[in-house]
Amino acid sequence: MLAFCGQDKVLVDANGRVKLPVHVVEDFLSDGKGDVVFYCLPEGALAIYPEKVYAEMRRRDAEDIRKAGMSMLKRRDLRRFGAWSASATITQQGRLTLPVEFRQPALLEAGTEAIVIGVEIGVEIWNLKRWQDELKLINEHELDRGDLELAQDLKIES
Amino acid sequence: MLAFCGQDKVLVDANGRVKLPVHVVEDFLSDGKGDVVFYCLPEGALAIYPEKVYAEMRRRDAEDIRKAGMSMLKRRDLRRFGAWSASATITQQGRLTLPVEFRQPALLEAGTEAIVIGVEIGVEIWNLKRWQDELKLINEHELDRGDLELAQDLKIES
DNA sequence: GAGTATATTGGAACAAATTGGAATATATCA
DNA sequence: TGATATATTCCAATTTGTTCCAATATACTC
Repeated sequence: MLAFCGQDKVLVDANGRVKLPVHVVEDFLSDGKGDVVFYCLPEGALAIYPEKVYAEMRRRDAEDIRKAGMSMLKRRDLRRFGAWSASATITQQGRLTLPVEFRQPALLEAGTEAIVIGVEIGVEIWNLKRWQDELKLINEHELDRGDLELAQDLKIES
Repeated sequence: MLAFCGQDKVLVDANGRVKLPVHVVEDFLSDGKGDVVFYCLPEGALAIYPEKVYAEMRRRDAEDIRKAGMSMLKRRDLRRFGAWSASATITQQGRLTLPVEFRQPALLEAGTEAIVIGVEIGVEIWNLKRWQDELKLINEHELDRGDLELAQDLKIES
């Protein structure tokens, strides 16, 4: 069965909690014990990955630690991911409390309408309005690419 | 569980002490006995690493020692880290007294609002205002990178 | 060197926020 | 139409944060 897909509208409750769709909870539970990592994306949404997936994404070695002492760029990388990540566990009722510090940047304050988007390796929670804009951006970009492909198809005949 | 992450507002109390968030204290205790090293960063914040992490960051071999005699640059490197570091232990109540000599450079005088930033290998304490500037810088850079990626996706069709 | 004053530290008590669960309401399917 | 599953609301218990105070240690003065 296909994991981490679909779009499901949800509500951020008065305490900043979200009840995840059943199929999403199942996907997280099949890959661990429901331990997840939030990562607040620069595009203004909240990604949720299984812990294993995030660990792979951020794997580092001793060399990285040594670099952190010498390089400000390296420190900023650690800082960005550290600051915008947090771990949590899905409750038995399938709920997740959104980290307080991520609610404003992701436009996911208590009481707002949101949407859970499957992204194959995890899910993202978007403010509903912002999601519609993102969707438009993605579609327009794809159409541009389509035009480009057609144009190139006419050019490269040499 | 993900270590050293998140952003937590704290207050530097009248005696220059900071109460660390519970999850941060746990991270430090799981990696030793709460022995930490302060390192006052050139970007104007106070880094706190587990002793082990700092030891790895500053690991020296015989070659380094020999260089110290020959190179002024090398001596300056040693000098910088020596002068701007200090060790401490987290108290049973999860508090840390900030070294007096680092308070001014890090803008963390008694009574100021601060924020504890997880940086994956440890944490950093920032003056709240200064952190907001740093955050803006990091985010804007990321957004620029995103735009660049989209633009390149339309160009490099070859 | 003794006494006083100041600084520093640890602890306790109170207040606030968070969390989990239960109960009720709503929807869905047979 | 009834039974099951899902969604929402509300409340109580626990945890966490903050402030205040007391005790100890340090420094300074006489």
